[in-house]
Amino acid sequence: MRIRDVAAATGLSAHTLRWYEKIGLLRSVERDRGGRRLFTQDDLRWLEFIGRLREMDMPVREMVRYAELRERGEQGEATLAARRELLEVHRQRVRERMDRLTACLTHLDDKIAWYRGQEDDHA
Amino acid sequence: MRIRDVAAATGLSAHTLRWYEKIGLLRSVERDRGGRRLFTQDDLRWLEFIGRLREMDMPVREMVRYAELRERGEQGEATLAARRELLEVHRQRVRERMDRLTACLTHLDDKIAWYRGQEDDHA
DNA sequence: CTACAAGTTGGAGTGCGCTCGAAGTCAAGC
DNA sequence: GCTTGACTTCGAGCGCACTCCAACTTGTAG
Repeated sequence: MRIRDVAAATGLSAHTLRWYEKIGLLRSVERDRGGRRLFTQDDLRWLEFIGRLREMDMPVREMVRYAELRERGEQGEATLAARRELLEVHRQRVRERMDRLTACLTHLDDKIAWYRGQEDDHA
Repeated sequence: MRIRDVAAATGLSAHTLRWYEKIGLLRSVERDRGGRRLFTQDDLRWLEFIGRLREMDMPVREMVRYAELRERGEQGEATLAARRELLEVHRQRVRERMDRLTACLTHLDDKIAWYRGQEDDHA
């Protein structure tokens, strides 16, 4: 797949894909003889995975760290535990975030209900 | 209350509080004869309210919009519906966000479980 | 063969939400 | 009266995650 296909498939821009490679979030992508990037299905799966991490607000720095561990651990299980811990720490953060969001939503619902009451009074 | 008290009470920095006033997120705060800001309990309640909107990732621009409506509607109900709608639109966004987070968390849990399996295989 | 779209690089620019620094003012304690 | 420290204003700077630009090369279509 060429860069535009991956952009279409992931919703990321071609700019962003090149930038991801530059910062080490995407390991060196293969090229055709003209120097153009050729992405594999594996690259696409990885992009979907980090897309979810991003959706969960994992900082790019941390995703890069995960990517590095993955590279180093390619032919060994040396980094398995480290990678799992990285994910677990983030999972906990997301859960706390969701708890706070839930609490805020309750307040917001109350506020909206209050507004409805005000509007009814003046109806 | 002076600025440092409000900073301590809200967790915002004095810098941020001045900036909030500058951008219109906080209507002009009273001053003592030395020109120093004197915050009221109302100011504090407002800061807690917008703190929750921030926690829910409402853009500052939109909070400013809400603040403007509140100012204009001080002695009338002209802006009640507009303010409610603003909050409702945001509520919907937060709900969608939480749905996506929930879906991502499921994938993340699966991934973590996979890592545990790998580690057990090598134990 | 030419035109043109789509790719390449490196580096600069953007928008957001603060965050900080410089220079000056004010008031309470000694 | 003098020092100290919290305040004031204004504007610049920062970290993040892109986003865009300029200049150039490549490969396909007519």
